[in-house]
Amino acid sequence: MPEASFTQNATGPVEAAPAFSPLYQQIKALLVGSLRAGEWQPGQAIPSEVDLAARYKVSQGTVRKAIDEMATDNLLVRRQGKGTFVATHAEAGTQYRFLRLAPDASPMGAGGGLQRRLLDCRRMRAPAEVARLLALKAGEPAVQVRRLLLAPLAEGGEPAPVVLDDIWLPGALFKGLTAERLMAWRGAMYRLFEAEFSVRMIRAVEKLRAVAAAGEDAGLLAVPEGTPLLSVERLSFTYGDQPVELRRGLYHTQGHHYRNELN
Amino acid sequence: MPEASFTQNATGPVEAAPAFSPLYQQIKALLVGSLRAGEWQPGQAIPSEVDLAARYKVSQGTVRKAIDEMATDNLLVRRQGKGTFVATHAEAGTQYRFLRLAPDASPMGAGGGLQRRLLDCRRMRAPAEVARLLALKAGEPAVQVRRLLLAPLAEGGEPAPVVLDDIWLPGALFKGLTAERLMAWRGAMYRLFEAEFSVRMIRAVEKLRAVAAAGEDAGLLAVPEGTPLLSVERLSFTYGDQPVELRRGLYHTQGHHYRNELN
DNA sequence: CAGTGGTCTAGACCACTGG
DNA sequence: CAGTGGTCTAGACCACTGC
Repeated sequence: MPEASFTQNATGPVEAAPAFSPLYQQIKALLVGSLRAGEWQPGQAIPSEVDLAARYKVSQGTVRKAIDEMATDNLLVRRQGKGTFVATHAEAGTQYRFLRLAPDASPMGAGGGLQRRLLDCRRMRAPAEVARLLALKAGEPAVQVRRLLLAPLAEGGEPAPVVLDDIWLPGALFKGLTAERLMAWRGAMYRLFEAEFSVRMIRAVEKLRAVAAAGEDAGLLAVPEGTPLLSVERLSFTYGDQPVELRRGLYHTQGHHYRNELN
Repeated sequence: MPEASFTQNATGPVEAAPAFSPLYQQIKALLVGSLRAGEWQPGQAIPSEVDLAARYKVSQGTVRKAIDEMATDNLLVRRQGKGTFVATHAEAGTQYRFLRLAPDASPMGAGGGLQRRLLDCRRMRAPAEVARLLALKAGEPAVQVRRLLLAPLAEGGEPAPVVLDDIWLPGALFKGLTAERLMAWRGAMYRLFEAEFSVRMIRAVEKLRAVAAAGEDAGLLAVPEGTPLLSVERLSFTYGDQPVELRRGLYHTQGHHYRNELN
């Protein structure tokens, strides 16, 4: 029998839509709250199912169902015999979870083996469009990062530019982010964000278009003006559907492609 | 206590990798087999959980877990109070599940409101590359369909071409598929496939690239040669990971975009 | 009202990890 | 070995549908 302190659903005829929510959803909300509050850090283990069941005064099966959903949401990772861990962008499998670029002739590997080259990193007031998408007030500070991803060439030549990224971040969340900090970091950018700024990317939405290379962008990607490029506009969210990154990538898709799975 | 006829896992030290598979996975495999054999048709209800539990001599909870997985795989659809139904491409929500095209300024709606215009439908021997991807033997028959998708213009003008599709199907599976049949059909193409040819698309993999409009394609899409287009190469699978459709779409992404969600 | 899926519990046992 | 997540069962009750 569930104790009090949870929403009881037999609250009588008060509202037309009682908004019934099962126990395990309430537990899930509590767990997400703990993640959001930083109670358990990325990579660390959360308490065992038995412990959580005791803490919330519910059965283990109910905790289990809550954790199951959070695992399919990629918030948690279950490891049999070891425990349940807060998901992170640090592990091999999930390191480039949001980068769908793959070499054309490849054994299906994701785009891990690319070099990075930082072009720019500066703070400024967010332009209107950026501010709108990131839910910032007009004129609030933002950080802009520009960088290249390059594919190493087999035959000793120059690395070939493949991706030109233009990234916008809320200045308030990324206080100490500088070019030096970015240059020094070995590893995926999202790993830096969660390790140094406690900002964890949970999900994202992308809009893809084909565009023609123009001006400076063409030069940076070392292609003639007019070359067709894949434009990928990504808006990333953290806990609570809060937008925390706007990224516009230009992909040179000769030799690489954007891979998507439909279910 | 589970009866015999299921794989018992305490089979003794025979193999190094005993390939342990839980009961509910075995039930799931049986259910998928029934779907594959056409025992229950798309849109129809499958037996209730209680009935299935009795049939397979397992508990309802075990059946439930098998069905849960099939529901997240989009093979089945659960409806509380009514039953569990074989998924279909007929319903409003899942009708254009694989078409990620969306109008730029829109309330997030999928690309439903497009007109179709059939360009071509003919049978021929599958070209080498098509045969390879569809797992056909060299020279086996195939059906090629070409068509346009057009967005109706607000101001009474001509509908604007948005997508040029080039579709290849195994001839053996689509025996009676003709231009007349396609012209007469009102509704999504995948609905025709499952209704008339018992071929249900389960999942697909897409490769996206930016390309330049050339020759005939540019004319059909009513764009100048060299216009950047989004090339979408899709390989679709039915039960048992059998490839059954190869589709190459050219998307004109001015006014529309390809929308993707990353988790 | 009966029949369906959905939630919750309690307990037993299995598979895996690490000390 | 103890501790973790994973499976399976049996039963009670709830929410929703349609007759």
